Amino acid sequence: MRFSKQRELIQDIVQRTNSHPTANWIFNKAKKEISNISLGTVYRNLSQLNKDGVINIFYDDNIARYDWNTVAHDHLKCNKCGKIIDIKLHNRELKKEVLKQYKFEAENIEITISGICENHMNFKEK
Amino acid sequence: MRFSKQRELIQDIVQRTNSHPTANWIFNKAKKEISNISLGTVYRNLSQLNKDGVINIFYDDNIARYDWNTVAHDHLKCNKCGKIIDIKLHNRELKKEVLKQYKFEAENIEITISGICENHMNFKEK
DNA sequence: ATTTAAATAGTAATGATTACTATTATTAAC
DNA sequence: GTTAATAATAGTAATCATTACTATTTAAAT
Ligand SMILES: [Mn+2]
Ligand SMILES: [Mn+2]
Ligand SMILES: [Zn+2]
Ligand SMILES: [Zn+2]
Repeated sequence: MRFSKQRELIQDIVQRTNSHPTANWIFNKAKKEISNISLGTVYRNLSQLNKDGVINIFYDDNIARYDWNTVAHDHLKCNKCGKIIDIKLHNRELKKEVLKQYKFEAENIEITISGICENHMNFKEK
Repeated sequence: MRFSKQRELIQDIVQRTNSHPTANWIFNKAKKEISNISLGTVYRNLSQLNKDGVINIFYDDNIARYDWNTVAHDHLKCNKCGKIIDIKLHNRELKKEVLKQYKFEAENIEITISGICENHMNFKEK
């Protein structure tokens, strides 16, 4: 894989945010640096970076989101503001459990918890 | 909401399978009974049945799947044959944990574990 | 500097889902 | 049973995210 300034920029943009951005968000950011960058280029490089293990992809409802954090982790999704927060749950036991109970060889565990984040709590609850 | 034979059929189709079908799969099944049923009708009724709590929707990668099982549960997804299996994990503690650790009021927990189902294991592993 | 092919920009195509609209069918009132 | 009101439908068009295509550009090896 040879160098391209487009791919470098796209990787930078993903790695500089915690917002779990969509392809379109990344595209708009990228246009500020390379005004004629193509959306196809963004998608192609995001897939490529994912294949190379540089970034992660997951799906929020029916749209793809990109994550610089390649270490296994889980997500909290706020139903009010849409924010997606990284969390680490202790699910070391889960793989063993599903192997034992369901004879299923787990490779990837994806946990998304939706609800209401602390920004929307009133004083009483705080 | 008034009666329609289309909605009744759609609900029946979802409730008679464990396959977590897509809208298109349901549409094709429905056409065998009502040959001129419209795909829009299928989508509209699936949304409606979901709003009324009769069925559940979740997203497998970027496409919607419908589930007769409205009780909270989790899924195993086989990367070889695509089968999606219902499981029940004991995550009663999770809501408390995220409230305590992250001040996040959990409403819905979605766990999908991908890997290899028992159909693909060889004799040694069995 | 020349050559080779990977990567790109721009655009077209696809697939899932939603929106629109004239027509049909359910249901309640008479 | 007939009528009236309007929810639901079929058929079609539009939208949105993503992928495919292709002529041109560009990285980088010789
Ligand atoms: Mn994350
Ligand atoms: Mn299920
Ligand atoms: Zn929030
Ligand atoms: Zn399988």
